[in-house]
Amino acid sequence: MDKMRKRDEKKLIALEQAALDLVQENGLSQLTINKLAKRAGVSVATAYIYFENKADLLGHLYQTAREQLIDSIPEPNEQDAISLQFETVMRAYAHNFNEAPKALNFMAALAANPEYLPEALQGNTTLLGPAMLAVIKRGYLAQMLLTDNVDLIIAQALQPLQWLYQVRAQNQVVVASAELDQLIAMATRAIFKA
Amino acid sequence: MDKMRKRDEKKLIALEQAALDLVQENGLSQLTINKLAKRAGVSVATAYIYFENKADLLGHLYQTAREQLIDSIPEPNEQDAISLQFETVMRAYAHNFNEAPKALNFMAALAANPEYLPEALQGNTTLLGPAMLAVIKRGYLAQMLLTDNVDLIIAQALQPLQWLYQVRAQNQVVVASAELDQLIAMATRAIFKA
Amino acid sequence: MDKMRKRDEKKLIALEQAALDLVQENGLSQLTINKLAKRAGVSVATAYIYFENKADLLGHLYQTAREQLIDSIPEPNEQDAISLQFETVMRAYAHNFNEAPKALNFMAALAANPEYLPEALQGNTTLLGPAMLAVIKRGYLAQMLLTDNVDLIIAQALQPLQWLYQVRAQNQVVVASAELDQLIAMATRAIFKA
Amino acid sequence: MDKMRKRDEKKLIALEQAALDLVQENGLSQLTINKLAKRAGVSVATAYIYFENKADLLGHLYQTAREQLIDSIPEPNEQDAISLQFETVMRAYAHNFNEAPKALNFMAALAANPEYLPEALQGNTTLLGPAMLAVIKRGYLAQMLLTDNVDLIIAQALQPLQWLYQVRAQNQVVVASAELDQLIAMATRAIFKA
DNA sequence: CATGAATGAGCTTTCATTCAT
DNA sequence: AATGAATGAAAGCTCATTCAT
Repeated sequence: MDKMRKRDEKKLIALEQAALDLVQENGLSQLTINKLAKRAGVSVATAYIYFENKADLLGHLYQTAREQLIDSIPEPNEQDAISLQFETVMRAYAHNFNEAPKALNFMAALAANPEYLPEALQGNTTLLGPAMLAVIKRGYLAQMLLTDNVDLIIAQALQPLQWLYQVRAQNQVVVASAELDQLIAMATRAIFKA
Repeated sequence: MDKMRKRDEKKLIALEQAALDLVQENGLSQLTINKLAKRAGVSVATAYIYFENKADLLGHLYQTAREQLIDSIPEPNEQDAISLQFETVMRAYAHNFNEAPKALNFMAALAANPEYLPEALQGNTTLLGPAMLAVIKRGYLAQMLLTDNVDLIIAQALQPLQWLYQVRAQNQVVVASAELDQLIAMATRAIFKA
Repeated sequence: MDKMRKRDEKKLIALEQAALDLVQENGLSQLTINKLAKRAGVSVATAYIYFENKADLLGHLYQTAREQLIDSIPEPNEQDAISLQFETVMRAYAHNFNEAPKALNFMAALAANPEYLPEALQGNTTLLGPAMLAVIKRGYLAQMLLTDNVDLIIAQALQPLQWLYQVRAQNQVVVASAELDQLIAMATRAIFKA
Repeated sequence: MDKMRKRDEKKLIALEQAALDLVQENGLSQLTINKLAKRAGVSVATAYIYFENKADLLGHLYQTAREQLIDSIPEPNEQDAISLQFETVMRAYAHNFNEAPKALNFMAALAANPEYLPEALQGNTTLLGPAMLAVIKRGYLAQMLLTDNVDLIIAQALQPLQWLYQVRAQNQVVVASAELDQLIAMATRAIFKA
């Protein structure tokens, strides 16, 4: 039993890694099950043991990437000042985006082409995760936010961050530490009251 | 000669419209030359008279969309205050995004999947156009900007705007006038010195 | 225009002939689009210009076979005695079955596996055609039939005929003229009053 | 040993039942080893312990169905009148067809697609079993039959019976007792001298 | 210039069968 | 004996592109 499970894990991880690599290299539209299987070192039919179809496969990988990048971020310490909490979460996003640029690219590609995903997931493409949501709620309750419109907060905080990291990864340029500082400062000015 | 040109124009416009419609309806990945030609009411072979291949076709349509949405924006009046100029250009972007949501969607889809475009265009997917570039230059010279890092300015001004309009178009919800006001206010706080 | 239509016809006929041959040789379950196209000398994709999918293709060929074997039979002369009319139609069936054994085999194979056919056709697998139907009606009105149950008449007249011709074709044995005479005599005894 | 045999029997019966069900539900062409094993609650590999390959498996199930429907019929009492013996056997067929419509359907499907069966069985698809064969022999010796051509007798007696029961099972309509009486009467008229 | 027909290459998916345990 | 995982081969189907007219 254990051995079987181990094999599962290996194949799954191989498929996952191959998918991230291929999308990074050639774009989502070039990701086919054949290429994926070949790259992962498994047979095409094997992929269909683990996943129902291509959409299901992409959906799972998408969820994994999303979890790694977003859902894994812990809620910040409630004792800290709200703006510090915001900064902490922003830095956590940035850290994740920086560590896993392929996952970031993969997630972004699927968010821009939701028709690849199973219908159940097509509406679930926001960058907002539980940690940032908590911060926003706290900021709202403390009346420190300029707006209660969550879309606008995402637009001025998470979207810029994601866009910057993705553009830079595409061009293989790093985001300098000072740039991140500045982006967070700008986002903070944008969404918090003076 | 005139007749021919007119025919050209008609077919081109038909192809363009069909492409925008189909991408809106089914996503970029579902856009095939056969479907495109059928929808446009021309033969597949005709498309290959006007364009070398699919990438070339998409490239041209992409340029057209980009022009309509971005390059058409006039440079603002140099006499106005810089922040007013910024607001003016932001409102022009917003106006265009609002008027041509399909073009916006088309442009964004291609920006997220540059592998569809001819190589020559693959680096040219920024939202920055001449009008906004002029404003940034002026603001920089007047030392009114918090940063001289253009990427950060795009990240905090144009990206949020585009994202908001695109998300709303996808969900068929309009961007309220007050929302636009607020987004511009937030972007202004983000990039201009206090 | 004419030339195009001619090409159509040629390809269609080639596909049709190839389908009959392949089913005859290897059975319906071995009939694949690839083999069919190869045998017909066209590309796979070409088959999909003429037909929507495999079921549609089989449906059309099935209809063609059915027409050739059944629907083409003329209604017999109303002046003749009913039993003579019956014999005439039975002989017409027999003649067709004899002339087009591949079509007979093809039709029978599909009737036994209606899941291959488009849903619209799945209920339409009877041997009864307009000619025999007319005879049955006339016999009924003249009160010469032992039963008004059409199923029973088919069971005792057309099914035996078809079965005999098909079994013989499979074993490459001809139906002797005397056998046909006898079968018709037996069927006549079965369905007509003494 | 006994345990094993019992397990064998259980698995075999499960496979058999699953095959009948699946063919009934989706047609023979949709019957795959994977689906069969899943439905029977055994592993695919297990099926290959009991049977050499798919044809062998189908062959065995076919034989079982055939036995249940045909070979199990006892020879009728030689003291009875021949036509009564004939009727008795016909009623036995009818009874079996009625009791086991799935087996009937399964047998008919394979008879129409012998390419699924092992070559050794491909010629063995007649409805004629020992009981009816005995009756025919006796009728022949007693010179009561219109013909000594066995094919014609099958064509006018067993084929109609099978066809009627199968069509009715497909349409989920029962064969009324009066219908059966009439069919036997017609078949009797067809094959016996007046 | 314009076209519908045609196609090689490649797609997603499934199959009968075997392997490792 | 029994199994779930694995797979090469092949299925149905579609695509970007070209050809004949």
